[in-house]
Amino acid sequence: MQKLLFHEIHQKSRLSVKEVNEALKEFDLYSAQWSILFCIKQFGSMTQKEIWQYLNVEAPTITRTVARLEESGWVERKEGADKRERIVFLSDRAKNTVPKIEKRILEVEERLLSLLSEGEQAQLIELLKKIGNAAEYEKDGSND
Amino acid sequence: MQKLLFHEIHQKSRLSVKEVNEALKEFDLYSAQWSILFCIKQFGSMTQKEIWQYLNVEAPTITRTVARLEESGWVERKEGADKRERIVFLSDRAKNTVPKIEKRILEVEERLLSLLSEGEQAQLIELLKKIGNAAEYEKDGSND
DNA sequence: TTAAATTACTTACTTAGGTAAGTATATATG
DNA sequence: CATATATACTTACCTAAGTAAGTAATTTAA
Repeated sequence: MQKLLFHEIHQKSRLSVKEVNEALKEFDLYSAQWSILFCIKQFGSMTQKEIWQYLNVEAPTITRTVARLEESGWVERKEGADKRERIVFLSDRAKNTVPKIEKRILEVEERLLSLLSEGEQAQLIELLKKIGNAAEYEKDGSND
Repeated sequence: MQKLLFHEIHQKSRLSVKEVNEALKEFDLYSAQWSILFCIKQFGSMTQKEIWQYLNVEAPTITRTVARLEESGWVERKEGADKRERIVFLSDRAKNTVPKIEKRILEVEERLLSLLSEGEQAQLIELLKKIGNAAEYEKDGSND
């Protein structure tokens, strides 16, 4: 029998992205763009590498999305001391608007999680974190 | 504070798709294609609507992926009694190969879940199922 | 029975993510 | 110092999934 677990994870992943996108419409943003803005808001300016490492996606994904955020005036980029690096930081407009967006997103998330207690949410995260970890050491022997 | 839960769900969703794609390489298939093959294998022939309802995606997604499966000879389509419908069923080749693929995918899934007991897996599914349900009735008053 | 509404599917376009390969800078090594 | 390797990012191309709008068949209703 096939595992229904991955089906369920996939479904909820799509559902949450859909709901977040809906909430972001009024700001002319998409979920992946927001995840980068949120990231930079937390850490201040970041290189693209720092962003994709934190979000755990591939570099080209960040190239694309940051480029779009730059075009639409949410972020700016400057050359790093290492000229290969591009340092990304929030525009003034973004600095003003991000807190509002954050509040809006939190509402969506709380609505989606309204059937789960704080304890259940914590438990859910812990269980999710266990997925895939054993696979790593079986594959290449490293366990960082 | 942002909810880390959705971040975690998103990560594991991507991870599982990635691992499944890796395992499907030898069959020249992708995860979304496999989910349709698996679906038809369980239910016999199905209309496209039945497929997208079961997988809970939009109709165009199924149009595209079934078309690709047809091109590569995994499924065939025939007109339904209702001429608008297109009934999808496995090719002979698919009928022979699907059990092998299923076994392969199950291995991947069990590897990913090797840190979770059966009980924890069941618990995880139950917790995931609670996500988004309350949102539904708040949005349109229905609760099916 | 004919016109309107609904349904099943398709087409076109968008975001999101992945891999593979390329470019330019930085670092390591002979 | 010159060359080789590694790193940061980009480009090109692929699958996945969503929305909006279109087509053709079926139902509903006047």
